[in-house]
Amino acid sequence: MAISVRVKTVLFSVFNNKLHIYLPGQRLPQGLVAHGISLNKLAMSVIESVAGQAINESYLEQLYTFSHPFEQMMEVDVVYYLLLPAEKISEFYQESWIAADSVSRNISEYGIISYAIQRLRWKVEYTNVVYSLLPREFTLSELQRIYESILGRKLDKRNFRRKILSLGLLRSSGRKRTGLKARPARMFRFRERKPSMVQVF
Amino acid sequence: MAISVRVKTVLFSVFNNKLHIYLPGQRLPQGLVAHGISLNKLAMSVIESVAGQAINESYLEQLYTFSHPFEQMMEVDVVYYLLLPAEKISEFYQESWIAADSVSRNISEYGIISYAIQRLRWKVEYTNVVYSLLPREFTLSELQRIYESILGRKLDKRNFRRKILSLGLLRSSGRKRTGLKARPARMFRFRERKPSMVQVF
DNA sequence: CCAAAAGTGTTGCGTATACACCCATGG
DNA sequence: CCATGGGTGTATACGCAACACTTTTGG
Repeated sequence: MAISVRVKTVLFSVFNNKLHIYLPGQRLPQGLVAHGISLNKLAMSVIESVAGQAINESYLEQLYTFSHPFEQMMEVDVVYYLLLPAEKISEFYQESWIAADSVSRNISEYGIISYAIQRLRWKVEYTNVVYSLLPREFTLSELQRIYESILGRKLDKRNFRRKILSLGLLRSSGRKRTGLKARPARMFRFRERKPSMVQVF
Repeated sequence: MAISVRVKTVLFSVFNNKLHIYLPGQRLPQGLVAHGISLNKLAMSVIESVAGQAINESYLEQLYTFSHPFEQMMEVDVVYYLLLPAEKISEFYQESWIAADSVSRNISEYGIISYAIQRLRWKVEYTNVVYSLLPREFTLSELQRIYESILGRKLDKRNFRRKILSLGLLRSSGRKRTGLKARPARMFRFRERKPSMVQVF
């Protein structure tokens, strides 16, 4: 009885004001399940091998398990998604990061990808996991742009700031972002870089 | 390379004003994955074989996939949960239905069960899937008791009714529930017995 | 001085919550 | 006539959405 179990990973990052997905050769990175290593660990190791570096504090979530029941070969795919801050992806082949809104509808994993995007949207609306798309310090506008990129809609600046600050997830770092041809922005950090439930929107 | 893939099912039902789980022999019903049958189909067939009847219109959801990475044998469990109306469970061994709040903390699948309960709570708060815990026709009080049993808290009768009716999910059947030593209650049906997103609470 | 982005309050509206009494029936 | 559960309205608090101008910096 031949059953092959794979782990597939959907890697998300936000840069250039767009949500991107890592799709080298139009495929999701994957790995074959073997003995002695859990699904979660395998997912992390698939990701670290394509990233070429250790990944910490990035939010990893199991998305869904799909099956392809053929006559002589049962295939099971356990799919994960992971959020990476843009700073970490310098090492990746840049051309393999595809904007989420321009992933070809023809690739076989398109269904998985759409579902992953949907789940990501939900997740950022009721948890703090966006922290794992951002560097340690960031401005409120940068944070707002991350939300806008994921949710696919504009947010009101004043309402956004009031809401985010009222949640008490952030603390001011004291520093300012200077060097731009504009008024310097105050910088913030997440108090905790651990997942927790929060109603953001 | 020996990998065994199982499907496990958490069966939920609400009766006697309590959420119950089907645990014959303190175990979740399960089945072994083989060729030619998808995970979802296998989950349904496990359920139908313990139920001894065909199950329609019951809400089935994939919960999570767990792995047990031993040295010489990799085990993968794909867990589902299903909602059954109390009327359907007459055929089951009644004593195997355990109240959710009195499942022993010592059984090996306790973690899975707690997680399933948590996911069920979430689900009923933002979808209409409770329909699959109820018979075709029911009174508003019966519906309210279902919610109270799952959420584990009392709800205000007037607010509950206003909210539920405002969602437009129900239509009055015209009939009344008589025979009780009390004022007859109007009976309702769900307009659609299909899952859809609705913010209930 | 001009362009660019940061920063800041108020108002209206709709939804959630809290709360208590009368009604219809069966026994 | 009494016990049981069905059925109903209002007032308040709160959160969300809409909306425009001033400030600080770099060039």
